Amino acid sequence: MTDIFAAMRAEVQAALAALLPGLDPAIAARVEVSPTRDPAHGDMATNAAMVSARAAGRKPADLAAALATALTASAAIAEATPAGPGFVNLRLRPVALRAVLPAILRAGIAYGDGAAGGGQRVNVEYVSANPTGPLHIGHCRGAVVGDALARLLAKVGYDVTREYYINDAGAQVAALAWAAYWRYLQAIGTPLTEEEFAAEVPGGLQYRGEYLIDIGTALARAHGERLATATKGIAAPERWIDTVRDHTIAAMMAAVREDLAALGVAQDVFSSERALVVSGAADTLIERLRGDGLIYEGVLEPPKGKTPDDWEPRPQTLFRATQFGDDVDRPLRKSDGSNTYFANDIAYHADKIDRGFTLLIDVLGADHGGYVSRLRAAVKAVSHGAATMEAVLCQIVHVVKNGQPVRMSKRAGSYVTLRDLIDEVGRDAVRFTMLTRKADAQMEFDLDAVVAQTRDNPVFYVQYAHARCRSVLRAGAEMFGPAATADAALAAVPLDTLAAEPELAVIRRLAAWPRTVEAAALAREPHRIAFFLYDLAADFHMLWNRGKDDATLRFLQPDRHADTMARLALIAATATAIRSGLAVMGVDPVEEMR
RNA sequence: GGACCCGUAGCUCAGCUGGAUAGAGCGCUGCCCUCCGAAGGCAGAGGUCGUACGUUCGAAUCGUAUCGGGUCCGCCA
Repeated sequence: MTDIFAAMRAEVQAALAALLPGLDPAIAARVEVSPTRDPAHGDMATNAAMVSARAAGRKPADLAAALATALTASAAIAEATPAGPGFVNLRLRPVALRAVLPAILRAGIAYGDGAAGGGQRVNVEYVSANPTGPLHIGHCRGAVVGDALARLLAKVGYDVTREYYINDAGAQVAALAWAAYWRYLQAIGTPLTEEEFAAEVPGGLQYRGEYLIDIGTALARAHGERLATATKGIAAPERWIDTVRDHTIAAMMAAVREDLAALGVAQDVFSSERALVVSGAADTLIERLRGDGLIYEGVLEPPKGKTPDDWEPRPQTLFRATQFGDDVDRPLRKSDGSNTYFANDIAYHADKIDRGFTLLIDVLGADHGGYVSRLRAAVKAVSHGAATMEAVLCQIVHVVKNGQPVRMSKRAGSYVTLRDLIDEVGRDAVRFTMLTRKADAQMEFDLDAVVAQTRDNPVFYVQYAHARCRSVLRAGAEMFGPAATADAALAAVPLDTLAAEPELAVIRRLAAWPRTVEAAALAREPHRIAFFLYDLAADFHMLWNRGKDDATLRFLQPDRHADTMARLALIAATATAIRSGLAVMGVDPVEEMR
């Protein structure tokens, strides 16, 4: 048991059960053992007396007193005192508290792993950008949040699959094919001007970015002039559109994967919307829902207070989303007879359910917030309640440089691609910074601040703590030899000299890591990991700084071997916990600051 | 008109799913380096947690209402 909070909770529950034999298990389950806010209150506190007082018909304070007396008998507890409205504060025997250090050193980076996920199969879908252009900074947040969430869920025992849904079936992909075709015609030397070409494109020429030039060149190399007319003009679309579209999507997805790889993100599965349509899976699913009586032809009311100009009532194929908690029934067919995005997305989520996932987590942009309720309804309907769908919404990121906002326009220059961002500040800084805000809170990404070497930059502050740990361990290895300072050796070292308050503060923080991981995973909030690491780093730097005022608190004391080894164990455990946390964030720890 | 998200210190944000005197960084004020651990450190001021009711032993946290900001609202994805 490496989670001493869980261990103490079990002891409290046992003591409570002995005190109140008939206690409802549901109440016992509400017992918590949590860190105290104030060290003066001890190491931990439990609410056991307060949650069970009513059912027991006793006053919380009396029950707390009785519980405190009972807990005093525990081998791990030095002192148990009733406090406040019915808390029982626990001060652990230093031996019990320090025991987390060897536990960490033995567990290594696996420290904090848990079983709360119970092996449940969960699919985390994230990024899922249109393959119509390079990934930009908006996609970046979803990529980092999704990836970190997947790692976090895996750490607490979920069976996680990471997935990317390629939106390659809609009108935008047709527009992309036309745009690539334009670059192809240019590559073979068409006499057409861009305006002349654009005039012939249904819906106009939409994607004018330079990133399609290479694709046009590649098409020309592979197909010569066969995709154009004899005069290098626009051929009938059926002669080229499949070829151009497929080539372009493949090329864009290759670029997307490269960008993701540069960010350290690698999904396990890439699913194609187009494949669902082509295979007929989408239509089959719609018919299945129709068989369940969940589809009908009907007319929707226009949204109140905001009627579109071109609104006219029209019968549509509708899914009975309102039966599953949505506000309005949702259309599945466009007026041209093709499926709406939602229709295909139902089929896609049904496919995930068929593949055995019982928890579907979609990491979406906040502009998709209005889409969540219909999707959740669809998942409920398709799985007959066996699967649940959750959404993690990522709010917009504003990029700031030199105090000035960087505009997000697809037109020249000011478009911030994911690659630009990584090149500018580095992969680890991007990832860490993206996790320093709750996903559903807006974020300002200050390009200058994330590379600043100051305390208010958590990336630096946490890495600096790890580098300092490693530096001390290197010096320790010089002094005592590498064998003596290896984790396995330090795990066996006597620790009773670790008694100074700043040392205990670090130990208490380290002890809280498993419960922090579990809570973050259950709340689907990977940003909590970043905040934990910042707090741990702060505790560690404080300990380091004590050495400046009081030389006896410096880590390496050549003439006091036992003290030094104990401190090295503390430092090695700290470094391990930092690495454990950074691993969840997908950030590489550094050995030294440069 | 409706749905979802957000309102916490001057600023940027945490707050462990209902717990004790609401925290951190920046900024501000005052101290602390001849050198050996100052890319800093210590201390302090600063908040009726948007507002009002309610739920209960107890609310920043849950509910209702309301104000303010954001996102979205049939054939975009």
